[in-house]
Amino acid sequence: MARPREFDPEVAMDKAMGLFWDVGYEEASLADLLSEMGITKGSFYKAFRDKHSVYLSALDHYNDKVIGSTVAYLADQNQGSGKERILGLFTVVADRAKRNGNRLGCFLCNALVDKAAEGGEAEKKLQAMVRRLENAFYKAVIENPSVNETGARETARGILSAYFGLHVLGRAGLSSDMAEDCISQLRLQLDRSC
Amino acid sequence: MARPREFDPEVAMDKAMGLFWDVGYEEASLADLLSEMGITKGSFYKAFRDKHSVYLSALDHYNDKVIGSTVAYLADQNQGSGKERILGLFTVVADRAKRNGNRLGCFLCNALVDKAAEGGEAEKKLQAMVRRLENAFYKAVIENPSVNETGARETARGILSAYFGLHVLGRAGLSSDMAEDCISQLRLQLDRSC
DNA sequence: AAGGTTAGGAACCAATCGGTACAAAACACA
DNA sequence: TGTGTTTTGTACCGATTGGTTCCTAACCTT
Repeated sequence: MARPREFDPEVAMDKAMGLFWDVGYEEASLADLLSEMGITKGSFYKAFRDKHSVYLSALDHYNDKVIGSTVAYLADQNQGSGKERILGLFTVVADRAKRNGNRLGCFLCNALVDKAAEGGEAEKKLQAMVRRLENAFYKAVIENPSVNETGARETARGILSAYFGLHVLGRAGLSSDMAEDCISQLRLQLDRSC
Repeated sequence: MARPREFDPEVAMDKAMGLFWDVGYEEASLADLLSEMGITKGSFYKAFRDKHSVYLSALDHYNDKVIGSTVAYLADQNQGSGKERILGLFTVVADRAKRNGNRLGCFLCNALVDKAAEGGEAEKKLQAMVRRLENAFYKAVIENPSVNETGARETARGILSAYFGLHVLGRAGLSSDMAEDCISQLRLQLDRSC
């Protein structure tokens, strides 16, 4: 029995995530957020606590949507062997980076580098996401019965660092040159260890 | 025939670089810069044009000092084979990250992710630094007569992405767990391809 | 010692920052 | 059709942003 809100908080959060992803925490001013989310200040502070809490929610949002579907893809046995899925993921990342000069990179990777996280709740969220990715790689690697646990852990972490590295290069605008070679190297590495 | 300046521009620039490295461009306020550099506003604007030009100079400073010594190390044949030098560099990076929770990461990597660069002069500087690193890895790889040019280029780029990835993990505070495994994986990769 | 020249420091600037207060508007329910 | 409740938009807030002005302090040269 009151006025209904005129915007969908879910899509607003999606827009907020997009902006934080693109420009980081500090560089996303409140005015930018508002125009991106398509709402005004009043609605913003009615619906959310403050800028920082929206940032935290955006991290959760990213974890749900993007990391979630990434992990699901890595776990999907219909997509070929564990090795093939890992390489497939990297190919998708590389293609996305090459397409019309996409410079977004990976929100997780960008946020790890962004200083806005350090020490607080955001840092815990980020580390949890990294662990989640690590475990997804681990499970894909250990599907191969010829690798043991510690070898798979090592491999998963090697893949993780290559994954972030590829995203940094994408962010730098160098993916079109380098991505293919990075993937070729990853393939060699996986042929060796899984 | 005038009053001499009371600070050393070189060390002031070093301090400025340290702050930009630590917190990025936007998050380094002018007040922070001044207190870090140990000078006041008047001296700052007498000696430098503005904040952004100091950022550009800090990138050059990093290129001269840090990238320079890194490249020199990779080229120093007194430090063992090319492969050994590459692994040595990674070990140094990992040790530095583990030492008392160092979360600086790599200024180049941080700045690539930072949006402050895009489109302008900073971006060109950053890409040039990436190329410089890539070539340093390339030269270290191709020392081994059993690898050909395209293979060495591939390998160098794979190493580059692993290098940035390791720095991202260091920045995330996860180096102590993961760095060793990343290096083990890199060793496997280098055993295979150089 | 005097004059010329530059560095240093504080006062000040408009613009923007994130955030609050409050009145008008839009709905649900009676 | 009121009435109560929530959203929305705007005006406003103090604090901080990067940057300028300008006076004084300090030094070199003669």
